[in-house]
Amino acid sequence: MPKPTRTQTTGSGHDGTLTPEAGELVSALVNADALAGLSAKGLRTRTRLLEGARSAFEKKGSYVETRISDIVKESGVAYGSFYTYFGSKEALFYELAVEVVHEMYVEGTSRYRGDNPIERIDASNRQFLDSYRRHAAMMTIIEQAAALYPEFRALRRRLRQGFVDRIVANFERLSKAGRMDTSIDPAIAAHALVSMTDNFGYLWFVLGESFDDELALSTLTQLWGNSLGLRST
Amino acid sequence: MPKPTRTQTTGSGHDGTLTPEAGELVSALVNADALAGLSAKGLRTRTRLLEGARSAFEKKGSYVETRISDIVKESGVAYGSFYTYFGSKEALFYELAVEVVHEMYVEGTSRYRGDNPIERIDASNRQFLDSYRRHAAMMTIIEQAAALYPEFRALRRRLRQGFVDRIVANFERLSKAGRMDTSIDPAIAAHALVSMTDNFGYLWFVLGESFDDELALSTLTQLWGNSLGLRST
Amino acid sequence: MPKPTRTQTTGSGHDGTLTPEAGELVSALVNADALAGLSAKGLRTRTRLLEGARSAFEKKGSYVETRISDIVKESGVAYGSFYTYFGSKEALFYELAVEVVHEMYVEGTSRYRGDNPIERIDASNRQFLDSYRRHAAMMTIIEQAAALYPEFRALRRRLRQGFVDRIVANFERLSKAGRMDTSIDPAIAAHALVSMTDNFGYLWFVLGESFDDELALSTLTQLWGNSLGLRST
Amino acid sequence: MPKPTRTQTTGSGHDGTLTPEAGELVSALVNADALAGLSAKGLRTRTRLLEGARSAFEKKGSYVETRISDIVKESGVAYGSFYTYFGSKEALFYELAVEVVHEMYVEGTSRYRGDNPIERIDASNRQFLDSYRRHAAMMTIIEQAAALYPEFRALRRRLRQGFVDRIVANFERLSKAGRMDTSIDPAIAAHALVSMTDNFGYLWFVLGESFDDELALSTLTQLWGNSLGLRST
DNA sequence: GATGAATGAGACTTCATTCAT
DNA sequence: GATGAATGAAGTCTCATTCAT
Repeated sequence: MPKPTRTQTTGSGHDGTLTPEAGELVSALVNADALAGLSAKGLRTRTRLLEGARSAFEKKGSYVETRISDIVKESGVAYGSFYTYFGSKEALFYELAVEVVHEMYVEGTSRYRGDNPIERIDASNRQFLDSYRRHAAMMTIIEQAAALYPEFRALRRRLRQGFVDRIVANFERLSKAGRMDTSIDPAIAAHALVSMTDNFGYLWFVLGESFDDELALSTLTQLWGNSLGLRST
Repeated sequence: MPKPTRTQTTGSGHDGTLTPEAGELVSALVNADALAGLSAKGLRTRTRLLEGARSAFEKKGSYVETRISDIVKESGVAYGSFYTYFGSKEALFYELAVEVVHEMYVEGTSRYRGDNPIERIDASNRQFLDSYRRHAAMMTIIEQAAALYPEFRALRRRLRQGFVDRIVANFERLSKAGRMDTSIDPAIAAHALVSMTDNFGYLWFVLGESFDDELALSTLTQLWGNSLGLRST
Repeated sequence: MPKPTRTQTTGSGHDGTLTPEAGELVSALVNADALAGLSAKGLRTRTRLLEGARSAFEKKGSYVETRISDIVKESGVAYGSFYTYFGSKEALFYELAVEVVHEMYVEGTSRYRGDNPIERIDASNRQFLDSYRRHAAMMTIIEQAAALYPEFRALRRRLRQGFVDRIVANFERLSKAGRMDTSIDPAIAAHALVSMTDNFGYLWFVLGESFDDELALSTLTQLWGNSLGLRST
Repeated sequence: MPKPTRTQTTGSGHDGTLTPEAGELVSALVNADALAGLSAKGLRTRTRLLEGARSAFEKKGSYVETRISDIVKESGVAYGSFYTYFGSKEALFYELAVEVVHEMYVEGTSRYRGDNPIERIDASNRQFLDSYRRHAAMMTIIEQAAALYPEFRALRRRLRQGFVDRIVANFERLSKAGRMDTSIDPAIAAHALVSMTDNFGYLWFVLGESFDDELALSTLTQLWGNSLGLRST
């Protein structure tokens, strides 16, 4: 019965262009209210709890098996202090998950600024999977929480949607320009290809299937490119 | 700390052809030992427990929140009888999960017998996603268990591997015959495309994203076909 | 937040005469349902818990300060067994309180069968206060619970009402017969005099004010008799 | 384990006459020491805490469920400041209870100055019950505290004793003058009749039994008068 | 083999009290 | 003297597992 007690405001102010302020959507999910009216000391303790929690979750490798006692031990604060800042493990984790996925979102957004769509995809995938690798421990936990609780499932969908929207916009632009297979539905293709990359990351870094780095990345780029019938020119 | 107490023998005796006896791989995972020496009455109770568990899991919609008490209530057997047949919730669920994934494996295996690879893929995807839809409730639970426990993660990987192996074999054959893009690594492509279809099913039927049936299916087929550069001839 | 989880059926089948089956009203409050479908073993454990609780409450002398751990220790059962039979401390205590007040009700009902109203009152008061003295420890706890929680307040009122109703009926009969001061309102007088006797018992046996037995009893009888202007003939 | 940390001196300096300085007894219970050496600012904070506590107790309607956090919130002072002025919730409440009962004591003392004992009783009862009605919320809490803790039980007895003593003195005077039934023990009668009035107030204003104002009051006066065999002349 | 009561470890949460600023 | 964050002891309740019948 997870009840993240802190409310979140749904962010929707994103422009759909190819170069959005990357964090826009996600940052809207971070709860500024929770931090308002907190003394410097309070803020420090709160931060220690978040950091301690992250470390505790990663050590245990399991959302359900990480106890609040593990978190406070790792944070070096008293048991009671946990409840000064968070109503429950879920509430804290929600914030942590938003933070991590926010980082991945930002890091997984291509910094490529050229006109070659294949290079853009290649850059994005590399960044995204590199980020996945670095956040593998937390992603394991996030997948757990998402599998377990509707609230986290919703969060995950909302964050995924941010990615997908940008990609759809891109596909539509390419389609209109005749630079990709116009018979392909941009929305479904975007969802499917995000599924592919996302789940490949899960397979690779969470389930532990081993791949040759370079081969895996270049193959993914090929698959994206081919599947869309991309034309550089 | 889940400890499936029944041992499993790793199944790998599969022939790599395109038309294996579908259940072969999976059936090797089913613990025949557990059933040996069971009276007819005992077997019946055991079966009732498995069926009751399935129904209990689906009702609760959550692996962790389904209690053993829910399972025995749903099964109509005594609390204590549970431990006569299963060492723990994990042990029972393991068996159930194998059973369900086995069904999906069988159902997701193309019955197409022609020579057109695109039609083969189309048929497989349709069958797989149709099966996913029907098993959505259990798949939700299986994803939970997989997210939570290494044992189930391993199971999931092993089952997935069965799919992938067949697909790799197929890709290699097509590649040798020059009927697909030879520059694509068959193993990675197989993994990636299975990730795509699998995760798309999760998105669609577990996360609840809505798609137009026909459009989704045909787009997936297109993406597979394009990405591999399939040539019908 | 007391939530007696066992439901009680309100008893109302009492005939208002002067010689009712004394326990009728109260016994209707005892929850027969809770005992239905209990094995002999279960019933024994349940009884041990009730007895252990009674003893624990009396030892601690305080409702709030008696912990569930005290109760199970005193009962000689495991902690978890408490929750097999009672949803909370409140639920158990509710039953216990009904039981005790039932005993007091039965014991406080005059067995006097003559026609002299003063002797009847005298007999009732003696029995009631004697019963109060013997149940002083539990009455202390019951007063606590009544002071603390609306549920117990309601219970106390309902039980008190049983007394009052019988007395009112008696007063009305005496009034019609011209054997008491007809200018006195029977209902208010009954309430007031029950208040007097009840609270005198509290003062005497709970607060610990000391009185000479015989003098106290005879004075109370005098006060009742005088106040109502009773005439023996 | 309530431990009112402030010491109290037992007040008993009352003269036994019929017109004592009403507050004398009670005022002796107020801890003057606690106020000594308090700055004007400190005194103000202390007062705010007492007022806030009163309001918090009345809002919650329960002694145990009113937290110190509720009190300081209601008072508008900092959490820590509570302990600058009071050693515990019990200590503060003790003072508050003394104050309230003092008010009721003063208000419940007849201002009647004539010679008619029935009119005197009538006036007293009216004033007392009127006062009870107005203080019902706090009386609920005081009864709770009294039921729970020996310290408050003792306080309650001491305050009650003040009433009773005056009434006993009065009864003795009337008895000597042959204006009431001389066979009645004045002390026990005083206790019993105070019990009646006190508990009737509890029944009426705390338990919520409803009575017609005028009928209730006049009946009580009748019961007092009759029971004592009062003669106006 | 079936039954369901008994067990108790362990998780969560509250809140009076302390203490550094 | 005021502030409010920090503390941790103590209590409640759950539920997987055991065991006597």
